[in-house]
Amino acid sequence: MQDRIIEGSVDLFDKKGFSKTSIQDIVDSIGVSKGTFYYYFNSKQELLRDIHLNYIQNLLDNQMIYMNDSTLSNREKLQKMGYLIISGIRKSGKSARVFNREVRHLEEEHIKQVHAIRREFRMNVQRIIEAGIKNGEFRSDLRSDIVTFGILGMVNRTYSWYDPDGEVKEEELVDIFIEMLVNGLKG
Amino acid sequence: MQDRIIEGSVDLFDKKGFSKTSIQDIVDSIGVSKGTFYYYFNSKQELLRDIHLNYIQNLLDNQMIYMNDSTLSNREKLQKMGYLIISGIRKSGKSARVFNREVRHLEEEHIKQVHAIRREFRMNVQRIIEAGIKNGEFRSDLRSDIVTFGILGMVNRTYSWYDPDGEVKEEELVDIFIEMLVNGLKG
Amino acid sequence: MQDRIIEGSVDLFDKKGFSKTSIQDIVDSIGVSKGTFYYYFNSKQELLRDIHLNYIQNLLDNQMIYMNDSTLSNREKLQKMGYLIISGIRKSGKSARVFNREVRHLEEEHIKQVHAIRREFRMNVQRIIEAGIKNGEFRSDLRSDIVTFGILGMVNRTYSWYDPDGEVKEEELVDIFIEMLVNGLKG
Amino acid sequence: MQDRIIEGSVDLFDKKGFSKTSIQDIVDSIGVSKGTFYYYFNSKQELLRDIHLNYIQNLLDNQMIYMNDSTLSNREKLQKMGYLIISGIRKSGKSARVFNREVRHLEEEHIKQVHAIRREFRMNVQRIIEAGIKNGEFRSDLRSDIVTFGILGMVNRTYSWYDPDGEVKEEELVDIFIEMLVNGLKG
DNA sequence: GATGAATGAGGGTTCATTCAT
DNA sequence: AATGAATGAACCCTCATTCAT
Repeated sequence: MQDRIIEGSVDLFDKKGFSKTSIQDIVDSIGVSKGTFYYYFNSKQELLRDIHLNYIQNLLDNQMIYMNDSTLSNREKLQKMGYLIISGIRKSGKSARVFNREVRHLEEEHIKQVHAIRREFRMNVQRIIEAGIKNGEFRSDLRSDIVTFGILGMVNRTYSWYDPDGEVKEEELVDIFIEMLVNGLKG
Repeated sequence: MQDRIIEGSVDLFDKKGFSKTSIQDIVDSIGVSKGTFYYYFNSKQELLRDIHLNYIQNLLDNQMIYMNDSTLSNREKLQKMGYLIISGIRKSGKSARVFNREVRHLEEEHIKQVHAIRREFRMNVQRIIEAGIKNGEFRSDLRSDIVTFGILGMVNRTYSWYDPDGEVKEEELVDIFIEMLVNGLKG
Repeated sequence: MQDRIIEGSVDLFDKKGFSKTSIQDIVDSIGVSKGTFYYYFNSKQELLRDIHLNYIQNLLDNQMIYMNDSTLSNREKLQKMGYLIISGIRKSGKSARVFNREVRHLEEEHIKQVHAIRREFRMNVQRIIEAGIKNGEFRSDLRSDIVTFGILGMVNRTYSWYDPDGEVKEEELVDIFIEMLVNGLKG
Repeated sequence: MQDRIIEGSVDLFDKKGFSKTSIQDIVDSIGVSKGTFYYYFNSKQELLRDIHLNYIQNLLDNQMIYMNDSTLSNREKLQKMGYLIISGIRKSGKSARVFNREVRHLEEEHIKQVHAIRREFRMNVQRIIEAGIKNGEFRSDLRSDIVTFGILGMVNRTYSWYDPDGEVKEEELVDIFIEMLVNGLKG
């Protein structure tokens, strides 16, 4: 039941936004009563927090798989990382959009929790950049923190415009990004 | 008075979000009555729309200045464009954040209006990329639309993390981004 | 100006009702400012009262012309009275409808004032009935007060359905009513 | 609860009018909270509509009982019809007054609905008149539609002045009206 | 586990009215 | 004589939450 509620609410949060979605909307969409909702969640806030933690924990878990794979070059790790996020749009685009849009509606404390995990994810990417600099794959004259922010910005924004069923496939999209990032645009 | 209301509300929308900011909050913050608000704006929606149109029109106007400057290379144009957005954070970071976060709260019709202008801005950047490809500044084997989305994602996301009073200055930030984009990360 | 305001407001009260017509609506409709309204009327209430008193006084004045005409039979007086009201629909149907519908929105005190004049009008009709009974024109076995209420109900209700530009002319309408009232429906 | 709300609001609408009665007034009068009101009605409008439809449907149902009674003469049917309305004042005078006064506050669509049923009621009365003309009970030289409007005006207006606990009983009132209508006033 | 009636605080909005100019 | 900015009370309505069953 918890899962049905989460599923239904992610749908609605994606479509109408957190604050415009009422508990009534949610329970109607899955055919249960308001009482049921409050049997499984203490508040609307808590539901949102659960959605966020679910999502980000999953992302972090997947990240770990590649982080520790020593057969991959750092460029390849970046590529995997990008693919991880972008391919996620198809499976969990709604969650991802909700995650990216509705953080602000979390309570102070939960925001911190989510930010900490986000930071962790980002620091892992930054570690890849720094490893690449160390082993000569990447140039050393650009600040690794800024570079990381740049890369993640580029990749994360895809949620707001990318259609996984459009003419550009996920692999191609990631390839273009990584190629541009590593070898540059210059002719 | 219109301006005082806009100013005060941008502050609050930035701090607490559109839906959590009440008209009462807004008028309290500038010391007038609720009636006054409705003397100048027909609805909360209309206020949000005005904020959006103000902001984006200004951005588009500034973009035009560089677009038509034939003394600039395309790399330089990209650089100007990035600086335009990022330096805007200091002056109008609040508006910018509100703009980027609260679009969803606009009514259908206004969303379309804003999207149209946004698209215009993006297409101008794409035109720079394409001009660069044509004159040999940029490589021709990467889709210009995707490249454009990537660059804008990278630059626009700065609103959510960049502190213009931190240790990295606006110029430096843009330099890193453009250098990475044009010459690539590879060592 | 007073008259322009009254005219415009009668229009609107007729169309939308008293409580759904705002002062703003009124002043907009005649192209002046709100301040002007309050220069000429102390309140919305006062405006309504003026409309009512204007209307009813006029009716009462016209009634007097026939009341004191000794060349008319009592049936003829009833006929004149009916024609007075019904022909008024064309000239001042709006006022009449406003008068009949919006009395309840007057303040206690003004309601009494209007009721007094209304009663006066009704008593005059009753006097005609009684005079007719006395001189044998009318039968004496029906309570004159009830008969009066009946006649006035019949005539006054025309405001809610009668179209003076329809196929039945005012004269014909009054003729049917009076003929039915005096000689009855029986075959 | 629905019924308690309707009862309480009919009381208030009768006393103060629809637009001067707030939801707060209604819920205060029956000792529940505002939320409760909106649990049972979607809007103030909807409440008014329900009151109207309840009332008029009931009237129409009762009318049908007499319409199809072939043992009654047409004069007797008219009498029954009048008694139906006038005796209703005691039981449901408030509803009746609300019904007669507040139609204008219904939304376009509901007004049409109510008008249709009203028309149905009126047409039934007209059918009685026409049947009476056909079988010789009533004279044939007066338009049956106008006659019907006249009779209904006479009877319906009683709501605004008739006190069922006054010196004239319902039966007597109806007798006077019908006698006057059928045999006329003439001496 | 699940229901749904009931709550009450708060939100956006309207509007008659005032008053300095 | 006329303006229009400013007020503040009141209004309709929404909604997260509680609780007896």
